Amino acid sequence: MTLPPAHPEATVELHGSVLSALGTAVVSGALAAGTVLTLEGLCSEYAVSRSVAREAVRVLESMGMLASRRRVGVTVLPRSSWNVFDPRVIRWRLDSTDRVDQLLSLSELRRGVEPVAAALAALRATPEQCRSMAVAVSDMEVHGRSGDLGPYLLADQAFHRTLLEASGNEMLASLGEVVAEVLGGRTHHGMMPNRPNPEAVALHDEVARAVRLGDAAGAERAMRSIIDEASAAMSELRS
Amino acid sequence: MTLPPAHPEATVELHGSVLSALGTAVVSGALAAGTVLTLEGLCSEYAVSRSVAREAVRVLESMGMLASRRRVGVTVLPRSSWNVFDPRVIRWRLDSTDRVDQLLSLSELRRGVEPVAAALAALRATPEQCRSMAVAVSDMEVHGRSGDLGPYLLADQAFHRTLLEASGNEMLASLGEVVAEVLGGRTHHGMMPNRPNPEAVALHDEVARAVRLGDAAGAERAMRSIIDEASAAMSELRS
DNA sequence: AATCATCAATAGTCATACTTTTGCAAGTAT
DNA sequence: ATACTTGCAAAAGTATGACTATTGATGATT
Repeated sequence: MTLPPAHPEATVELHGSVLSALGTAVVSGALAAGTVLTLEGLCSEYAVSRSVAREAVRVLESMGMLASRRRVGVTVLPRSSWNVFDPRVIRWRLDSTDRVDQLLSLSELRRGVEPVAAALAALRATPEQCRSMAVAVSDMEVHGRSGDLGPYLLADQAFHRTLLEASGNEMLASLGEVVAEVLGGRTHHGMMPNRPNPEAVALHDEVARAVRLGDAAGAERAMRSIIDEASAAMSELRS
Repeated sequence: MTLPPAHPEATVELHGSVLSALGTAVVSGALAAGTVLTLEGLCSEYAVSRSVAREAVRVLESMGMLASRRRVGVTVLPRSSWNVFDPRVIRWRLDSTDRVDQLLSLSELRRGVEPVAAALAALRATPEQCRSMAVAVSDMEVHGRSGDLGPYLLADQAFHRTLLEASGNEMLASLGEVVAEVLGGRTHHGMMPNRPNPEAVALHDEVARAVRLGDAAGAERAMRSIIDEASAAMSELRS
């Protein structure tokens, strides 16, 4: 019975903890861009050996968050050079004071990505995927009516994840997790109406149907409406 | 006079060369998913010390290409777990037999991302950015008319990069490089007409104008036309 | 004032020893 | 025969120290 860890991040390895500590510090701004560290400093700060510190720095370097130069040390890089699509960077930003900015960026991205994914899904979705989406819509409807935001969220996430996967484009598919986090962030930070809009559910159903029927243009249009509805709902809540 | 290296990848550090060798091997399929390596094996294969091998493995692991487990070794992961937005992964794939697939994925992504970026740019572009785009359009027109594909490409890339940057969304902006590679790949692999379509240039101009005027919907529409024109031109060439 | 040589700080690399986890196999009991 | 321990050994993880190479800065020389 060997299950992989549920959260790959919940690592017990030293390396991983230094990595996330450092990464979090950079993302949060606790280590401002331009700050210069030394490997030795990191060793003593985190009480680890050079090997561990070096590996963490290497990984952060590969994410564009640090740069290591001889005779200088380890420099913290500005946000403009981060790999902003790296799932870890996204998670760290969502967990930091940067959360609102990150959610905004992601929402704008979604507006572009999801309609295209819907159109592609209409051409490529497997019967299995169509079924998953139908189930998700049904669940959204039931839990939306009863106002169970938790289960509603799960169904919503499943819907979008499946749709992105059904696009048959691995890059779009890989945004499934991220979109799920956006949806989660929205409900967990009071940016959702207490009772989901039935209109939204209907639109999800429309997307699912269009995908089933192979109607790319229709799927794309309906998905665009979903996102417009979502931003409208959010700005309405704010007022 | 200290210039940073032109290509950060043209690294002289041992670490980097092992990294790119291994990464290339995985992307190309020379190391199939499921293959199990050992650190010691890597050390002798690349004639480097464990530190260097470990750091390379760590980075690849952070890109979802390898997984390291005690008592097992280093396992090559399937494409589905790669960080497909990592610039290095994209470059490696573009340099491998995977090139066509990668270009296709990216084109589909563009279709989603660029129209949204255009709409946002209409709301946020600085005068400076508007000017850059105007210059790019002018250059495209001149070099398009004379059939100089090289300079035309450069102007085209500058246009799209500027537009994505002008979206004011760091995630969209970070796709600038990638889009530029798509454009480059298109001309470098004979997927461009010998003489760029004047229609295409006109559409770029339309985007630039709409952005200047703050016409988000117009910019989005025109940008969508650009991409449709491009795919139409490509499929026409193929026939 | 500009150029050059020297120095020292710091990351990069290597080798080695030790620790920890964990798959596997042999053995044992049910 | 099956299931359950037990122990072993393989492999990564960590720590340390020594040595190399690069490079910014300092100070001397022109």
